[in-house]
Amino acid sequence: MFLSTRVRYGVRALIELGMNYQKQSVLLKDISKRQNLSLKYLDHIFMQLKTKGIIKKIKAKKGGYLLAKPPEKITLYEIIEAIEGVRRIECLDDENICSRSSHCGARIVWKRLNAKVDEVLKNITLKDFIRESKKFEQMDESVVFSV
Amino acid sequence: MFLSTRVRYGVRALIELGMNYQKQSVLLKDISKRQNLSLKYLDHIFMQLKTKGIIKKIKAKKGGYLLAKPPEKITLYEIIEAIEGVRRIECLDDENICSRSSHCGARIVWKRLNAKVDEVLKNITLKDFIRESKKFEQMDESVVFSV
DNA sequence: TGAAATTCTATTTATTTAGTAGGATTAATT
DNA sequence: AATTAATCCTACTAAATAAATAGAATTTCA
Repeated sequence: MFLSTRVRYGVRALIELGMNYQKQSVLLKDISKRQNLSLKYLDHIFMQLKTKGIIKKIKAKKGGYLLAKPPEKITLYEIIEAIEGVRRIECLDDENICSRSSHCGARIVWKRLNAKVDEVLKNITLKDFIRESKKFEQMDESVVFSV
Repeated sequence: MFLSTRVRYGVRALIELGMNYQKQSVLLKDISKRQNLSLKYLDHIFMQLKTKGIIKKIKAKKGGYLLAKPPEKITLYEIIEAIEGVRRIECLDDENICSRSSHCGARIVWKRLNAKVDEVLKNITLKDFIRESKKFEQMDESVVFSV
């Protein structure tokens, strides 16, 4: 499994929104600083996430972004779909693309593979990312207090 | 899940070898004709498969290739590894690549995702491809006889 | 020894991904 | 109402990867 940097940056940014879910909106500028990512690049990514209804914007001074729905309802599948599109083996979506489709054993297996991977991606949500991130936050705190 | 054309061509060619397993070696030229794939491109792909011990060659007139082991022992994971290399998110293999690694919640989830996808790929073998391909062969035969 | 196969290295072309630039638009704040 | 700090949008460039081609070297059966 390989994920584009776009998806990985997107997830890292979404984690920040998720950490503030139902608290306040987050500025792209701040995410860009904290995560050390190009503001312009994040800008692109967020445009796509917004179009797909994963985040909402507040466009004005002191604006920013927030999640459009609870973290547990945002799947990794959805995030990937929004950012890189579901890039499938062509013949799966359109069997006319290859003349062998109607009698291709490989295609059957590709379909099965695809379904399994999709399932894995749909079973991971932003909540999982947030849960793991919070563990590290807690560890950092405990270090501070134990010194 | 997206697979490069290299992997897909490779699998299609391996199916042909698998169909002839323990019968005779298959010429790249013939595969190239039957599957309508560039001989030179297949050449590249087969070189990699050979290096990784998936196929064996007979280099001479009337030579060709054959599987180095039974189809059920050749996993899709292995084929992908041979042809495109395991292209993982960089920080999984080398945590020094990113300063956030030691306290990155996302990385934990990437690891989990990776393990799951690898498992799926390791549970699909060349035998699965051959089984599905043979079904179509049988269908074709039954059509011939029923006409 | 000739012919038919694989082997190997280099090169080219196309596609995708990553990243940058700059101005337009929006609306809260002053 | 003007200012300002944010998102929005389009276009472009550069780098990396994937796809494909070319041509000659090597091997060994017949």
